[in-house]
Amino acid sequence: MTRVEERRTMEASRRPTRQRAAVAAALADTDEFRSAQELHAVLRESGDQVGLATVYRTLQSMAADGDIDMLRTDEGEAVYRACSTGHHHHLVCRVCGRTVEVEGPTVEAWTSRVSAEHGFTDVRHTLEIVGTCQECRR
Amino acid sequence: MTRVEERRTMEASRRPTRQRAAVAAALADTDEFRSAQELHAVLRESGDQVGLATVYRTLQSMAADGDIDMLRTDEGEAVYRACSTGHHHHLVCRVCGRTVEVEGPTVEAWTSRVSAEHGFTDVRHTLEIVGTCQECRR
DNA sequence: AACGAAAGTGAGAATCATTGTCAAACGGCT
DNA sequence: AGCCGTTTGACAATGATTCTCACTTTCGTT
Repeated sequence: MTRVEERRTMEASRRPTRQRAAVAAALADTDEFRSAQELHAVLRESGDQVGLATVYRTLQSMAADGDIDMLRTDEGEAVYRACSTGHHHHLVCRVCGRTVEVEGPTVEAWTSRVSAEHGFTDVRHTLEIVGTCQECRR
Repeated sequence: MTRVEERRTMEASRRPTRQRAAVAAALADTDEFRSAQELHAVLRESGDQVGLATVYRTLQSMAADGDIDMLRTDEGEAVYRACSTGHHHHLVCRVCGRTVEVEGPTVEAWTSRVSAEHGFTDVRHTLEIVGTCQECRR
């Protein structure tokens, strides 16, 4: 009999299902971060009937497997995105909410180096900068 | 009579109340990040009776005024900390959760520069790095 | 092709942090 | 002391996320 290799990543080999494919497809459809609720709505509209709980479970497992990126909005809602689209950071004004996108080769490099030093691989990061913009300072 | 300077930060001059003081004190009591729920519990134990809603409101306003730092845990819970204690970042293993604290003068410098370039002041940032540690990679 | 075990799914209930409501208490000022 | 806008607190209401559990589906095996 074929011995099944035990999984070492603790969370691997998911079964291919209609729902999982639908979620993956919906996610691949955009570069933006989407919440489970949004994706569920999108799927419903596009006709792919998928339960809300399933959307949550699927997104979680995909994120756990490193197949997609996940982060939290300011309101604490979890949002997901198909992996690594051009990466950048946000500079947000705490008063008016004005947002500026900034790129950070410096940061990218630093995180890579530090991660490597500690033996971490397959690294992903999130940097959020909040301040008061010129307009709101006066 | 002393003319009160009008507030310019849109959200300033809060009234000094027993509750506000209690929250501030509880927060000053530790260098760690605490959730509203935790602080509420701490206050209750220490005898300072403060309503849960009040704890939430107070923490929010203090964060809005830049008096304390606020960020979200992985679970999306908001946590607060008395401002700028030695600042550092976390390198987290996505599999086992192992965490390494790292300091980043590089990052600190970069964020300062970029912020200044865009006219932002009183800047605060959060950097989260997630990867797979050596142990969990095999 | 059929079978059994395990993984995946869905509808709805259950959690739980956070926010809204509104009358009562309080702080600053005259 | 008295006025008034601010703050508070008990409790209801939200809303995202998780749990339950019976029903399906997938897969490796006959």
